[in-house]
Formats: sequence, C-alpha cells, structure tokens
Amino acid sequence: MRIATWNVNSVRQRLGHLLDFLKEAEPDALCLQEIKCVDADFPRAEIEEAGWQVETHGQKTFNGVAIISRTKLEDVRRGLPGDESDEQARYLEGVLPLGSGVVRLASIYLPNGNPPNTEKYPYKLSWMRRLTAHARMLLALEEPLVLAGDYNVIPDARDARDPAAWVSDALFLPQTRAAFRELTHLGLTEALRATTDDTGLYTFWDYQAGAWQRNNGIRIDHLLLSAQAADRLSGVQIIKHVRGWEKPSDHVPVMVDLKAA
DNA sequence: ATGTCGCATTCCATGCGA
Repeated sequence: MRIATWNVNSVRQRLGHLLDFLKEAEPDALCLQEIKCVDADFPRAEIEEAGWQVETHGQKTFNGVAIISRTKLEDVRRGLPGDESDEQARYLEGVLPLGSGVVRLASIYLPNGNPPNTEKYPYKLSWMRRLTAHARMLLALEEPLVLAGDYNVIPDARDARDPAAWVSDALFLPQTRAAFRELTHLGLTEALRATTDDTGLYTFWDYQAGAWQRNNGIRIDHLLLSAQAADRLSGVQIIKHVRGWEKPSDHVPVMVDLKAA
C-alpha cells in the first residue's frame, strides 16, 4: 500500500498538478492540506472522473484538508477532538481496507504558529497537545496507523538548509520541537528518519528569495507510523521534482510504501 | 533584496496568512 501527503496550497490552483501526480505516483491514498476552499468548491467531479474517491473537510479561504483514495474511506472523522470551539479545518481521518485488515489514516494541517509572540503560537501548542491526546487513543487500537501531513515542525537542525535562520521561528522553537517529540514518543515512527540520516532532504521551499533555486528548504511534511504500520514500511520518497513544475505548490509530496499484511 | 503566492474584499489595489 502506498500513502502520500501533499500540501497543495489551493486545490483549485493545483488541480492539474494533482491529477498528474496521482497518475504518476499511483498512491492508494493521498492526504491533502491547504485545499483553501469549502467542500462545495472542491474539484470533486474531475478527480472522481479519474477513478478516485474523495473526502473533504474544508473551510472558506484558509486551511482545509482532504483524502483522495482508490477505495472508499470508512469511519470518517472531521476535525480534531478536544476543542469544540475550534473552527479551523485541519484534521480528517478515516479507515482504508488493507488486504485482510485495515489502515487508519489522517490528513493533518498543523497550525503554523507565527509570529510566536501572538495568540497564534499558543494555538499551535494547544493543537499539538490535542493531537497527542487523540493519537494516544488511536494507538490503543493497535492498528496500522498513518498520521500524514504538514506538521509545520522542523524536527532537527539537519532538516533545514540554514537552521540559524529558523531559531526564532514557530516551526523550530524548542517548545515546538519538544511538543513534536512528545507526540512521537507515544510510539510513532517518523517514516523518513526511520530510513535515512541524510541531510539536505526538504519538503518545502519558500516562494520568496529564490529559495528553490538555492535549495534553501526545510523538512516539515511528515508521516508518523504506529508500530503496526512501521513494521511494514518498505520505502519513503520525497517527490522533489514536483517543485520544479510550472506554478507549483511551495510543498512537495512525501510518500511511503507499506508491505501487505 | 522588504525578493512570492493565493484568497478575499475595500474589487484592478490592498490586507492577511503563509
């Protein structure tokens, strides 16, 4: 089973790229972030015509997540538990068939949190605590579980081309990284770091200042695996060339392959 | 390089979020 995640930075602007990527990569499921539209405006028909199932959790203007899959997503949950007053669309979860068993999958758009001296940063940390609490509950199910998305977290200095430039940024502050470790220490395996210690592996390059041309990137898109999923991990790929396409997203897809149960 | 996008409205110029 192949599972991918991609922050598309507006699904309506990126529909062509999205269809091209689905055809090229042939994932069983693709988690999207920053669809930037309400559910009614998601280009569902075009994607369904290409043979895919679609679940969305959108909102006007900002944020919004979706899961595109070959087989229908079951047991769908929209929104992260833990704060009924939170209206930001950043979490979508469901279950996919996997041979004789299942894989539970979530599409996550974790808050950016900048600038850190505003209410945006405590919201980020609070959201991370809610995600950790929910992940603890999901892990108790002892299923193959994949929590995939834009975490807006640079886990380590080696995950940035210029780490010094990020020391005061919400993506790299010690509290942010500590909260991310609390999540992984529940027993989740960060897929890419399970397979390589290489530096220079990035998933985001800013549109500004020629960041792509200078390879001034950061690694903030991650797939976290339960033990039952990590046992089956056979490969991880960052689909870097997508950043070189015309009118690209500022993020590229990341993809894992899981062996059959 | 204060360097770019995408969205929305105040709507062809500006503010916000990233």
